[in-house]
Parts: sequence; structure tokens; C-alpha cells
Amino acid sequence: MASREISQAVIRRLPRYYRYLGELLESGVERISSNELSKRMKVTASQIRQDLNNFGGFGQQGYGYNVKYLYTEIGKILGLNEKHKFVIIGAGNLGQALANYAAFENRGFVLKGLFDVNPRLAGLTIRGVEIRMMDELKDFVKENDIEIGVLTIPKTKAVEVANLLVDNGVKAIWNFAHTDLNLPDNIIVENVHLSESLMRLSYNITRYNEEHEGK
Amino acid sequence: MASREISQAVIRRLPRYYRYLGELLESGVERISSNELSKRMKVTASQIRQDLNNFGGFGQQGYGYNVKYLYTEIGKILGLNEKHKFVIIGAGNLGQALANYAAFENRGFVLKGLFDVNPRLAGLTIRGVEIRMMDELKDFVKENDIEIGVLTIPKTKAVEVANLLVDNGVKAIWNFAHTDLNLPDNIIVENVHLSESLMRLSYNITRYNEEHEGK
DNA sequence: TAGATTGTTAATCGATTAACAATC
DNA sequence: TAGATTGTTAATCGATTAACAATC
Repeated sequence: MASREISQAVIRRLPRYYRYLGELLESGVERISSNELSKRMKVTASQIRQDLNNFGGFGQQGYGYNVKYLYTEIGKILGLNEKHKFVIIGAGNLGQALANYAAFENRGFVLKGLFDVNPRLAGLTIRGVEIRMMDELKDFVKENDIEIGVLTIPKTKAVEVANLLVDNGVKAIWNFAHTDLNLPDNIIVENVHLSESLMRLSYNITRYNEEHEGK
Repeated sequence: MASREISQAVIRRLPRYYRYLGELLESGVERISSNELSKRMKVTASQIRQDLNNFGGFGQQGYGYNVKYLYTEIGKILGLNEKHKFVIIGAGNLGQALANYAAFENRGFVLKGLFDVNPRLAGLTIRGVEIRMMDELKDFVKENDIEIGVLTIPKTKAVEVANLLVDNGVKAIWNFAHTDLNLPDNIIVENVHLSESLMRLSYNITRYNEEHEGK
């Protein structure tokens, strides 16, 4: 089941298809045409069919797509049936928010540890997972075969910690620090730069105000 | 200073330029060529010049770009010099994380209130801002001219609350709920769908594993 | 002035949309 | 079978990259 290169644009849309199909499934819809889905999602039917056909023919002429089947298949493509052990570095508000975040489990992500520099947090547990101090990080990652590190620490520390994780076997980083990590090509990085999201919001408000309040 | 339509691709890159220029400024770099910046940011010099020239000619032939000037100008384009009053709906871990989030202030965002359904949070303050109950939301938004609502509530409530906010004068939503809001066209929505980010991470890990561990 | 580097036009590349034959 | 809708090829559109004349 090897694959041509799939464009990032397609990959970015995949989780959104998955979400909509999940909602359809919940509301008991059995089948859907690309045309009907296109209306709900506000994308073209053509794009839906093109996107899906990167991965195989999931539909049937004259019928459309079976919602449950398509949902399951996209789940497989996204790898949601596989288990991934991860740790969170930085047990502040954001780190704790993520630790409590139920979506992890549905997606196959298993939280193994939380780490922080603040000694007052040492030994506390969140959802049964202990907060440990940073000096334990290296050994913990190695011994527990941790695959993913979630970075919710200030940018000043992020690069250093990311390198430590990678040196000890971590394969992927979910990066919430406001910096680029510049890791080796074989390391997968998914950035969540909230500050950039906020600036886009600011840009759009500003542009809207300029257009509508004269000037 | 009106404007042709700027593409979303350009807008998405703008905050990243701003971040890199801020770092250059901090490290005392006075001027930079598109070529040098392109090496640091790993984009083409051509793209940098094209992007910036959507907004004006900020450089000088034979010299490059003055870092401080360009930083300031991009800040203006992003509207970071303007003040925006906002409230956070949902004072759980994520809402509290955002309330404590310093970047807001640097970007001109002023937190006016936090709202939640949990009565045990009532009256608590975060950074001097009180947590209020949801039944006060409507009047509060109206009376305080709130411009932006940040939604850190479950998706089941998000659409309803978003509509309430918009009906009472809110112009923009920073949406962390896992759903699309379908608001009127004149309302600005910036989505942060963490669950989709996580699925992209999952996809990339899975694809990488498939390629490298046989199969 | 000569060298460097921009701003901008032209060429290329990739992604989206349209169209339609295949087929359930 | 006739109607519906896919899968896929072709056409269009937009974004990125290359090239270079303008100019500091």
C-alpha cells in the first residue's frame, strides 16, 4: 500500500473530513455524496473526490460514500488506530490543559509522563500521571521508549530540550514553543504557534476595520 | 493606503517574518538582505521580496532591509499597535493558560473578563481579572464593548455561545472548540483546532513508520 | 563609480476546479 | 434499464520561483 507523495494541502484537510464524517456518523447518516458533503463543509465536491482518491477509491458510482466505512478508512490513514507513547515537557497551565485533554486517547496517544522545573509540582499527578523533574527526563524517555514529546515550555529552553529528546529516541515533537526547532529531517515536527494565530486574527480585524470605518 | 486583496498564504507567513525580525533586532542586527533572511528562515529570497512588496517597498537596493524599520512596519500591518478588548469563555485549564499568556499584551489584546459555568470558579481572579458566571456574559459584552471572544469551551456549547457573542457586538472569535462556527461573513474567525494538529502529527508519524519499517 | 540588492515582470510549478466517460 | 455519482483527465487558476533592469 505504498504511496505517491501526498501534498501538504491534502493532509491539512484530512482531519477536517474525519471530523465531519464523525458527526454524520453520530447523527445516523449512512451514506453521503461528495456533493452533499461539499455543501456542509463549504469546499468543492471536486476537491473532496480528488483528495480522497489520493488514498484509494472509497466511493461507489451512483451511491456516494458509505459514512462509516469512509470514517474508518480515513482514521486508518491518519494512523489513529496505532498507539503512541508521549510525554509533556512543561506542566504549567498549557501542559496541564493538554494532559487533561481527552482527544489524546481517542487518537491513540498515551501520556506516560509530565516534566517541569518547578519543584512545587514534583510528585503531583494529573489523570494518574506523575509530574517529574527535568533531571529525570533523559532516562525516562530512554527507558520507556517514548515516541513523542510535547513542548509547552518557554522558547528559551525549547531547542535544548528538543535536542535532548531526539538524542534519546523521540521521533516526533508537538511544539507549542514560539520558536522553530531545526531538528534533523527524519524528526517529525508539528508546530502550534498560538502567537502567530493571534497575529493573524489581529491582522484580519485591522484590515476589516480599515475597510469599513473609512480611512 | 487601500489594498489589493492579499492572499491567505502571504498572511500566514507574516507573523513568522515578524518573529524572525524580532529575534534579529534583539541580537543587535541592524540590516538584513532577503538572501540572508531566506537562509535563516528556509524560504526563498524571492518569496520574501514578493511577500513584503504586497505592502510596500520596505527595502533599499544595494542595502537590504533595515531590521528595526521592517519589524515596526510589519507590526503595524498586523495591527499590533491597536488595542482590542476580549473575554475568554471557558475558564478551565486552557482558558486559564490563555489568560496567563503574556503574548496577549504585547499584541495589544486586553483581557476584560473570564466566564465559566462552574460555580466553584466564581469570583476567583486570574491576573486581576475576575471569573464570572455565564449568565452575566451577555450584559458584560454589551456594556464593555468587547471586540473579541476566545472560546475554550466544549464544541456542544460553542456555536450557541458564539452566536450570543456576535449578537451582542463581538467582531471576532478565536475558536479553540472542535467545530466550525458558521458565523456571518463580516465576523472574523481564527480557528485553533488542536485535535486536527494532533491528527496531522499522527499521520506523519504513521507515514514515516510505513516507509522505514518495511511494509 | 562599481557592487549589491531591491522591486517587479515573466516563467514555472502545483493545486483547484470543471467536465465527462465509466459504472454502480 | 435509467439515474446518480464516482474516479479521473483536462483546463484553469493562483502561488512560487527565476530573472533582470532599476537604483541605492
